[in-house]
Amino acid sequence: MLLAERQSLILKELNHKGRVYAADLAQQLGVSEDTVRRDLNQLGERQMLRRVHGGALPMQLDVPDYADRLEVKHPAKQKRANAALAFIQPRQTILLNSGETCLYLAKAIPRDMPLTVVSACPLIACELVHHEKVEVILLGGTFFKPALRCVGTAATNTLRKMRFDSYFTGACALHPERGFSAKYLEEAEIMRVSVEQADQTIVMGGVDRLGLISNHQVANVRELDVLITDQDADAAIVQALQERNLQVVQV
Amino acid sequence: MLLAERQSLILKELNHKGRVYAADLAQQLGVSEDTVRRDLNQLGERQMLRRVHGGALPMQLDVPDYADRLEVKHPAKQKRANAALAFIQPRQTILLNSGETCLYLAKAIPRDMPLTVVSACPLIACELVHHEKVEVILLGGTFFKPALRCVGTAATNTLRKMRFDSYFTGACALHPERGFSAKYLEEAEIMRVSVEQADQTIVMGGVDRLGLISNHQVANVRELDVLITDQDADAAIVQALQERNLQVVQV
DNA sequence: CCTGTTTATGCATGTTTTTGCCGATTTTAC
DNA sequence: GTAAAATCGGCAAAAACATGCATAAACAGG
Repeated sequence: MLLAERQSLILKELNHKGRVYAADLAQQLGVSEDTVRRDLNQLGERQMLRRVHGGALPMQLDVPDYADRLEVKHPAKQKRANAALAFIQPRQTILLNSGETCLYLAKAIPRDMPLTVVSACPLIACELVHHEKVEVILLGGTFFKPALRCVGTAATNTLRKMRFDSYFTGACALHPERGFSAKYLEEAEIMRVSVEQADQTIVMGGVDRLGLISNHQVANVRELDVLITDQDADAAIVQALQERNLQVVQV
Repeated sequence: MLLAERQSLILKELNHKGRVYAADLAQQLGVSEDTVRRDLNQLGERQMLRRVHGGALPMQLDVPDYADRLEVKHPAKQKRANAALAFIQPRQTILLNSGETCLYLAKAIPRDMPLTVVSACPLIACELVHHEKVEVILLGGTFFKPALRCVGTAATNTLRKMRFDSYFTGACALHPERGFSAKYLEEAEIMRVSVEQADQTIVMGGVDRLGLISNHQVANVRELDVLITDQDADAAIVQALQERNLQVVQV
């Protein structure tokens, strides 16, 4: 094994695991610990990694774990996100809306699942940094802070040029007759296009969002495909939605 | 588990929960309480947290100045970022590269300064969420994880349609004769356009980046305007850069 | 092809760092 | 005031480390 090749492997391992131990590397690479240490020191000098006692850590600044602090707060959202995972197949191209539930979904994606994820939410991009197999495409534009996402013609125009296997979104408001609606005009605009460009739309929303109507219409129920909601959702509403051809999953 | 890694986790936990107990941490991290105490004491000495009997609290609790709250993992980068602030005037439109120093700069922007910030780095967008007066425009495209930024034609095309008062960037490598260069091709591409579209380019880089040459040329020294570096930068290199019309600020 | 030089590697040496434990001391809570 | 918890200091074992040295391979240049 060549020196450069070995150092390359070390960096790869580091990138993959987020940390490497000198002793482990020595065994894995079939060289002495001294050699590994020399490699690590060299890579450290070249700013390719952060050398620490016992091994090395990545150079790159650690991405703050925005979703972690929410974890305990909303187990229900977590549950719905996990259920949504079932609608993702390897190698698909999916579109993720912004919002807490979508953030949970991004976080829940298995680290070894090859996937293309498109989103207008920078938080989701940050969350997917450590998913090696996930290619992330970020929709740019004006950063609309109330929804933590990009909006505007730049984003919608890019969207119109793409097709998605699935569009995942949280539910601002979902009403059997008045359909799916959102709070902000800017957001509704881009969500409308999102629904159009995706083969199927999967809405994740708690019982508190069902039967609601918000400011701006996004789509009617027949344009949606799946709703993931709680066990204790109002049976009448669920039935009304099912009659409009919406598959309802209760977790 | 590496020491640095463990301390990092402690800080993260502290950040999320707002307080940590030595006993809990010991159990959580699978080390003895003595080790945790040593970690806490070290982090305390490094001003990363406030050590108290039984555990630790975040630094900012009795530091009213909100700006002091950032983790100062790299005081030198922080210093350079603060110096760069002097080159920003209210109501300007500035372009921020990705990288840790730029992240510090974004954080250091006064909360009441009206500004338009453009960046291809989602982290920077996230950091600016709470800057009410700052309008953020995110450049979309393929998310290039090694540099934590978006790259590709989408981003460069958007860039070409804009003008900026200033472009701020960290220094991968700056050499008097060979100019400013970057590690990745994708990154160099977009940085080149960035320099072109901005009235002035301000480079922030430690002494360890001066005199280096990296893989992909971005600009020659005469295309740059300001370098912010350390006091102990190599005098010969500094002079060579100044002779090429680069204003050098040493902090 | 031969020879001197550089480079990469492993080993032996002694040193430093990290860590857990123990007993003594301080702080906290009741 | 007392008991429990937390802390401090020192100590020792294990791990990680730096250093010098020897060997072998790769290289350069006649």
